[in-house]
Amino acid sequence: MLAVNRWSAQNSEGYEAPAGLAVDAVVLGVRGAELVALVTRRPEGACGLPGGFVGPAERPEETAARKLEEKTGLREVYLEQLGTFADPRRDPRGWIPTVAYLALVPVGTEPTDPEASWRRAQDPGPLAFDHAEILALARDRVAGKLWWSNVAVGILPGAFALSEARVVYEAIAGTRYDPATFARDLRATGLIEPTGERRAGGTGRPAALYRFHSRAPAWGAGRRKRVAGG
Amino acid sequence: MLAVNRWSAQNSEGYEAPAGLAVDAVVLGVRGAELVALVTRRPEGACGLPGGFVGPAERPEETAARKLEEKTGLREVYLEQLGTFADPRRDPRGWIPTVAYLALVPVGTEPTDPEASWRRAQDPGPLAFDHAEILALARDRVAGKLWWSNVAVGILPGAFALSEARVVYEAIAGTRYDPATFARDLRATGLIEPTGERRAGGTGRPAALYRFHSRAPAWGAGRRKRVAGG
DNA sequence: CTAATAGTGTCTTTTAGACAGTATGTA
DNA sequence: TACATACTGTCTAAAAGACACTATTAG
Repeated sequence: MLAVNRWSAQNSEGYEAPAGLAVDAVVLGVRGAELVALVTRRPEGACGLPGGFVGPAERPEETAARKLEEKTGLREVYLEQLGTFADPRRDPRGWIPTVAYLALVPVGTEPTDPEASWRRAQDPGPLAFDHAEILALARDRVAGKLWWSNVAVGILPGAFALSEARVVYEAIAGTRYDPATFARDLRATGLIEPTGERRAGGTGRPAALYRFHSRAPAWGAGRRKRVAGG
Repeated sequence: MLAVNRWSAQNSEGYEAPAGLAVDAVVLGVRGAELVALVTRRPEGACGLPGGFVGPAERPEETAARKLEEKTGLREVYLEQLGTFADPRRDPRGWIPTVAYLALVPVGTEPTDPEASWRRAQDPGPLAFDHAEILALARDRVAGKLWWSNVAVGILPGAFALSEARVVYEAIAGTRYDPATFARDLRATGLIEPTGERRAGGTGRPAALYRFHSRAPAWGAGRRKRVAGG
């Protein structure tokens, strides 16, 4: 490890302050039948999560959305805070807390930035800093709420066949579902509704198309244990 | 609202930096049959969550633990990060992101700081800044993992009767459980084990005592949907 | 004995997993 | 026609809610 000149900062009251506030985003998508994460080559040469510094008048989710548009060209992606990593020793440049975000992008998204590429979310290879830990947190988070919320909205297009949804759910959960049971259970969440249309082309019987009732974050019907009001 | 001199900070690269990094803790306990949160009187006079500034060589969870010891005298409390609130306008003093924590303290804990007191976690009255929002997040978080993890470790003593556990679970979930079903389901999580002892004193048949198999954070048996490796 | 709390057993409903069999398209 | 994918129906097992009944203490 090289010796580094650490950045520092002082506030107007005379106390030491963080040298900056960063964001990092775990951008997840599905390619084929696999959950993939976006990684980008960093100035030092190592690979890491896309991220950057938060401006003084910016909310960190705005920073995350801005960086995401630079890497993928997408606006309006699903974005959710994962947590903050603020060990003063996590970044050799100085005291730089980072707010980590989970972002979900639609099937078929390709990076616009040539330095960015997809990696398998399991087994992404070596990543800079604590980024492997952040990625693991993102995987757990999205799998954990998969059947309880409409998170999959972030990855599925506006109208989708149940078989397409199944591929996405299988990739996120890392398992296989029986098609019939999957359809029954996804409908039972109350989160989706039929569009009335059918998918054209392809072999076999055309599939009925569905959409999420709401594209805004929402919770499904399932509750394992009774809770007040629920 | 008074005009305030906003604090500012600049880093050694010449860019504006956060004026400080704060932590706030939602300290939850159970008093009687009710979930309660610790609030403290702030310098301005309003009530808010206990919190403070993170030092330059400190991890924010250390700051949270330090503040908690000041308010309650407790070390070794359950502590979990909730998330970060970093809107640059959230604090009138300046650009001060805050990392929010959830802390759980044992039944019977009383504040040692005379400025601190318990409030009902539902309906805590007016709170400073965005603290009501942070408290709501904490309630959802602890209720959400109640039956999936051993979070209740943070509130229950080392050895407890199932009826004591039930009161705590009911307070957190905000509902009532059938005693028999509760006992069956809590045992089924695989998280607790009998100590072999029975509770002395009190009226009625003495209750067998249980402990959590591990006091470290752990997940229970329940999984609504099959997931790889699970 | 009664009152009070602890604990057991069992019935019913709901949910999830598995899978046989039918429907509807293309080549 | 064969073949591929979409969809329906049903059986089984596990989990959750409800509740009757038994057990053990204090007075």
